[in-house]
Amino acid sequence: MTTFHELAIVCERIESISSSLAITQEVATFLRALEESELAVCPLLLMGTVFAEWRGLELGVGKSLLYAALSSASGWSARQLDELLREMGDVGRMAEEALRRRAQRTLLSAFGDDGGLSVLEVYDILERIARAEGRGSQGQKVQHLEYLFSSCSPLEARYLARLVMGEMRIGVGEGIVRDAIAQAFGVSSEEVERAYMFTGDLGEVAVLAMRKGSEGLREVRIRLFRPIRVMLAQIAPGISAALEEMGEAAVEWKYDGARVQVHIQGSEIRIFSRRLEEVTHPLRDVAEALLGCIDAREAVLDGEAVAYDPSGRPRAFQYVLRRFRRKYGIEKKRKEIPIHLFLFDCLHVDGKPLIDESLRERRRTLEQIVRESGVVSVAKQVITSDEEEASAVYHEALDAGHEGIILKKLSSPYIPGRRGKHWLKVKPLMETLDLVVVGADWGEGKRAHFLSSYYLACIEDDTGRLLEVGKVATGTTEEQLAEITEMLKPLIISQEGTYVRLEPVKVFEVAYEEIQRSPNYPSGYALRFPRFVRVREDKSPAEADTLSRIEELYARFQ
DNA sequence: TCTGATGCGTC
DNA sequence: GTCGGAC
DNA sequence: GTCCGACGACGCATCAGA
Repeated sequence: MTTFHELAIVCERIESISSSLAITQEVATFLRALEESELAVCPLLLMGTVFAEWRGLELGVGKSLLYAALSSASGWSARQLDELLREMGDVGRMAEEALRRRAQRTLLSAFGDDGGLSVLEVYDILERIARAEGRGSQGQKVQHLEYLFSSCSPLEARYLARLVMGEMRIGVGEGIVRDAIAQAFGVSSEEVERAYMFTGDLGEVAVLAMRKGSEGLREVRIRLFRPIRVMLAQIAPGISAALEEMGEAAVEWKYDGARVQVHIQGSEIRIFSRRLEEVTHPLRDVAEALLGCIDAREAVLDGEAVAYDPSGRPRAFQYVLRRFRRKYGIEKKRKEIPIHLFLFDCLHVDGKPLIDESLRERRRTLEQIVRESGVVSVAKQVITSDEEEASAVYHEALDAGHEGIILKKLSSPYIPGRRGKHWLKVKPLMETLDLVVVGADWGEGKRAHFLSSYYLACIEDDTGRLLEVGKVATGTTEEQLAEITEMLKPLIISQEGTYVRLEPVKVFEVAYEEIQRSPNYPSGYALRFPRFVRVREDKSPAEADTLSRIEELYARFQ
C-alpha cells in the first residue's frame, strides 16, 4: 500500500529537480513500485489531474470551497487565507503553512504511518466529492475536504491543495508521464503514446504496460463511441513560410467555432468536444442532420461547429458557446443560433482505421461518404503550392468572416493529441491598443511575488473616465515581469487579497486577436487573447486609446 | 423563487 | 486560446 | 521541436442564500 505521504515526498523531490530526464526517472521509479490499483490513478495525480477525461467526473471545488475546508481544518479565516496566499504565492504553500500554524489538535499522521491516508483513500474521497450533488452538496464537499486536511501533514496538504485545484506545479505533464511509463515497464514511448491516443487515460495505459507490455499496448485500437484525442495545428508566421515548409499543401479555411468529433454507427450517433465531453444533446440538430447524410455504416469524423445568423453570415465565437454546453432551452436556441458543421477529416470508416493513411486519402474517403446538407458540409479546401493562390483562399476566408487558414501536409497521417508541423495555421495580425493600467494581481507559482496580471482601461471620449476592457498577463519576459513589478509597486493605492488597485499613470501597448462585446467589463468590450507588447513610456494616460477607437475597430471586423 | 458567486469547459 | 523558458 | 506552467474572455450549470 502506498501512503499519500509517500506521494507527497516524491512530489517534493521532483519539485526540486529541474532536469526533465531526472524527473522522468523519479516518476518511473515511483510508478514501478505501485500496486496495480494505485497505478491506475497515480499517473494522473502526479500531473495534478484526478479523473481521466472520459470519466466525465468533476470535483466542483475551487478556491472558495478550498478556503472553507481549510478554515475548518486550520482555524484561519478565508480572508486570512487569501492574505496568506499572497504571501506564499501558491495555494499549496498556503495550505501547508495554514496547517503548520494551526492550533494544536489531533494529528494522526504525525504519529507514524498507521493513521496516515493512503493514496487510494484520498482518491476515493475525491471521487465522493465529485459525486456530491444537489442541495447541501457544497457542504458535503467541504466536509470531505476538511477530513482530508485534518488527516494530513503540512507537506501532504501542500499537494492535496494543489491537486484539488488541478495544478501540481512539479513539472510533470503528459510528456513526462508518457516517458516514465515507458521507462518503468520497458516499453517504448511511441507505444505508450499510441495507446494513450485511443484510451485518453494514462492510468489505464500504465496498467496495460505493466501487465501486458508492448504487445498489450499495440493491441489498443480506436473504438466507436470512445473519443480519441484530436490533432492540433501550430502557428505559422505567414503563408510563405508555411508553404516553404511543406511545398504543396491542402489549404483550408480556419473556422472560428468549436472542435467536434463525431462517432456514428447505424442510427446511433455521439458528438464529442475537444476535451472528449459528450455534446450530442445540445447539438441534436447537427446530430440529426448527420444521421441523414453519412453514407457509411460506421464512421469517426473530425470537424468544426460554427454559429450562423439566420441570414447565413457566420457569427462571433461567443454564439457557439451559447449552444455548446446547454442543457435547457435547446429548442429555442437552435432556431436563434443555427450551427453549421464543417467536416475536415475522417479517422475511421466501416471497420477500417484511417489515421495512418495520408490526408489526401482520408479526404478522398470523407468526400465519398458525406452528402452535404444545409447543416453539414465538407470544409473548403484548395490544394496548391502557389503563394498567391493560398493567399487568395486566405482573404476569401477572412472576407467570409472566418479566422484565417490552415495549411496541411498532404502526405501526413492523423496524429491524435499532437500539435505538429503537419498542420499550420495562419491568422491576421491586429493593430495594437495603448491602454491604461488601473490594477493588478499578485501572481502564483513561478510568478509568486510578482505583479503578473494587469487590469486595463480605455478612455471614455466625452468624460475622460477610465473604462476597463480586460486584463493582460502574457507576453512579458521574466525580466520584464520584475521590472514592471518594481515600476507598479509605488503606485499601489489599496490591496485586497491578491488584488491591487493602482494609480492610473502607466500605459501598456497590448496586442490581441479580436475585440468582443463584453457583458462583464464597464466599457462593454473585451480583448480576446490579449498579450503584453511593451510599456509606452512615451505616453501619458490621457493619450491612451479611447472607447470610440475600440468601437471602430470592433465594427470594422463585424 | 430569484440572484450572484463559483466551477469548468470552449476558444 | 497566448506566451516565455528550459531542455 | 517539445514540454510545461501561468495566465486571458465568455457562457452555461449549479448551488447557497436572500
